[in-house]
Amino acid sequence: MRILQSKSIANQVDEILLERIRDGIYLPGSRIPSESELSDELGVSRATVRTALAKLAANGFILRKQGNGTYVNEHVNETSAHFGNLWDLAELISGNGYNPSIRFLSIDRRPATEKEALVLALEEGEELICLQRLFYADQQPVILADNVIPYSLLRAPIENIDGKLHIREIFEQYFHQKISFVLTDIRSTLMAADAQEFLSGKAGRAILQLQTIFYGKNNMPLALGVNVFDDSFLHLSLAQAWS
Amino acid sequence: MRILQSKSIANQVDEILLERIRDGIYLPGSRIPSESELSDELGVSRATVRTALAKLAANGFILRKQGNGTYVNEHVNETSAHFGNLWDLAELISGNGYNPSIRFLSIDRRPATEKEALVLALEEGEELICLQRLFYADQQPVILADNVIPYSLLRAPIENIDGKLHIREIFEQYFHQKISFVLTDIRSTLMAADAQEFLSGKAGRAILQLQTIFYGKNNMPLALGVNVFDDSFLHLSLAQAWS
DNA sequence: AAGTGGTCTAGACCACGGC
DNA sequence: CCGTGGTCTAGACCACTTG
Repeated sequence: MRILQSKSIANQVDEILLERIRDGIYLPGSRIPSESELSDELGVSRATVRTALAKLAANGFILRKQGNGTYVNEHVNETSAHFGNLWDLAELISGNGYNPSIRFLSIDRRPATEKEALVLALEEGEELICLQRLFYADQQPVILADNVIPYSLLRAPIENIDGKLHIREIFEQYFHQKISFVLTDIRSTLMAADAQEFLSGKAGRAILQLQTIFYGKNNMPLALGVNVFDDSFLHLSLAQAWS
Repeated sequence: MRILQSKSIANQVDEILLERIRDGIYLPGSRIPSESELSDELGVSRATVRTALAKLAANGFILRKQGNGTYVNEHVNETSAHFGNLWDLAELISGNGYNPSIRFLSIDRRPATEKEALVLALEEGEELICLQRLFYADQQPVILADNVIPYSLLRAPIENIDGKLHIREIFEQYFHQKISFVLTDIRSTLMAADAQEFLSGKAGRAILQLQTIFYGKNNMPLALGVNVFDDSFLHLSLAQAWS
């Protein structure tokens, strides 16, 4: 086992175990080594192993049975999203078994609407940056992603922005802001004409919409995100351990 | 502080802190006592306090800042659902600010369709119990909840089933089964005629559908659940700490 | 009875933020 | 510099399942 100092030991254990599950070293439905065996093998304390196992269990990869053992969940491959990652669209796509890629559609500036100003704690009419991107699953366009960010937060020339980056990187590189938490509203809507332009599918069809508010340190709202996709193609499924 | 032996100390600490947030002892946006102070005050180890704080942070109630302190999330009241609880419809309703109640609509028996048999690992045509319930927010019907369970699992007279119980209790009391994990698919659909009969609203409107598969020990599928609701009335919003 | 996961403790050191 | 949260350890005891 190779210990890097960049990541926590618990996260490394987590990755090692996940790799073993993906590689079939630990087969679906089978029992994996006990906590003590793992802590011996990997040379870390049992508490550290437990931290990693807790994360795997929370995301449904493993099932823990007191007095019996820890088992690989047979239904790992039926989940597409994981807790703490609902906003990660690339992971949602790969969780559905496709290869994700991003196309940068456009970047614009316009005044905030009343509603946007309210949520972002701005004056109505303050300038916003509008970032529109399209996520692909293999070669198929599947998610239309819109983000609006107050122009006043920008810390770099607007032309520099690389629209293919993860939203986290965009905030760090061009806005010098760290996102501390997000609030996501899951909505059901009808496919609108503008979305239909990019996403193959009939207008009027029911689709999923993830409305996200990003907050920085000190609770300041940083940005809004609206992601729409056809859930008959891209499933949003979550595994949850029954506490 | 009153320590009961029925619940873990960490869970009790969790509840105490949550109560203080709800009661306004810890105000939104304000800093709460440090881990050491809490462990001193409550007479438990710092590790135990951390377990409780981690759960609160995962559900967005608090924000933790290294080198600074722990703060009550100002946006606590804007979330309606919590991780590990997506299936708890009563909590979803109360999270939206309403008083939840359940009306037992019907219980029936019918053969399984091909698709149901596949997911539940049954022979096609095996008998299912169909449980239909309606969840109210205050006096308004908001969620239509359908559950199907293999009849062969029933361990008590079908007439005894109390349709107002939590699905967890129903499984334990009448089927002698413990649910170990659930797989939830979040879908967008159009309001169908049968749902419209119970839920006020226009047919053809886009609504949310939670499709749940319940699994017991040893990975056996126990039941299917389909819950539909109008997300313009009942919001499904989740807070997530940005790890 | 033996082995598993579940809980808790006491103590240590580190990384970060503010003074 | 100090206090905060973040990480890790070693060891203990409990609750549960299985043989």
